[in-house]
Amino acid sequence: MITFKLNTHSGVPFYRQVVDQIRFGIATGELRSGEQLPTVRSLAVKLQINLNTVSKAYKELEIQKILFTQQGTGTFVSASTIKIPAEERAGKLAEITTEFINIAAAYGFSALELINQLEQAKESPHE
Amino acid sequence: MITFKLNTHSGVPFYRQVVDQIRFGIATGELRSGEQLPTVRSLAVKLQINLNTVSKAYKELEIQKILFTQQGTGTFVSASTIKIPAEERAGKLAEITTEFINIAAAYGFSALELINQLEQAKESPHE
DNA sequence: TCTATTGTACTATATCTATATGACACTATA
DNA sequence: TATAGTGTCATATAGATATAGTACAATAGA
Repeated sequence: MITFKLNTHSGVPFYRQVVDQIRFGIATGELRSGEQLPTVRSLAVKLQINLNTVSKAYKELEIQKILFTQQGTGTFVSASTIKIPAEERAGKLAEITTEFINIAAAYGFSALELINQLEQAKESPHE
Repeated sequence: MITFKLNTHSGVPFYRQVVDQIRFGIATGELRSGEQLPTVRSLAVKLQINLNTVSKAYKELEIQKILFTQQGTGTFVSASTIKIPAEERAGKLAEITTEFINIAAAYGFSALELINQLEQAKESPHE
């Protein structure tokens, strides 16, 4: 199971962030075929968003055959494999990194400081 | 002067992309204090968006003291940098870095990938 | 069967984003 | 002074996004 996380300042719609994270999760193997996703209600509570927003994300992925649902039971990862294009993956990485740099720059942090902090976090990953 | 470019598929509002690119440009030194930005009309034409959308981006940055305008003349990069109390600085760095790691993890990016991306952005800060 | 849990559907409302227009104020320059 | 170029402001319109609330349908399990 993946850990969902919303960026509330990026301007990217919540439902789209959920869609992307599920797609990336499947692509990286964190989400496996047949695995059940959080219920729309539980994920909505966890992310502090509306039930309908989660439902919209799940529905979009269901249309794409990436997820399937059994009403009354839950939503699951489909058997079909999905592949994230390398460009899309690189673009997403660049996008969130740029966001990070911008926020950091507003506080006067240099890229070098960010890298050092990341190195540190990498070695002792106890958030 | 930086080269503006909009991603029309990312879901990120146009005005926010403009804001980010200006802030990023200042952070990397591509935009210097006192430098004039494109006029709202010329940038609107170039990006094929509305004049008001550019104006909204500029106004937001002006509120943040990152830009200043002289009506009738143009919009310029301000000299002021945002200052954070020293005692909060280290904590803030850890905070935004953790947030960055968490969001990146939701997309399946490793710390190493983030560091590499940052190194890249540091060396070639153009786009 | 009964109950809880699941996803689904619908209406209503609010906010944000973006566009299209038009008008106005300020500045630099010919 | 006259004009062009600058930013600003206001109105109207449209669509996307998100929430709130309610109700319903299907499923699993006691």
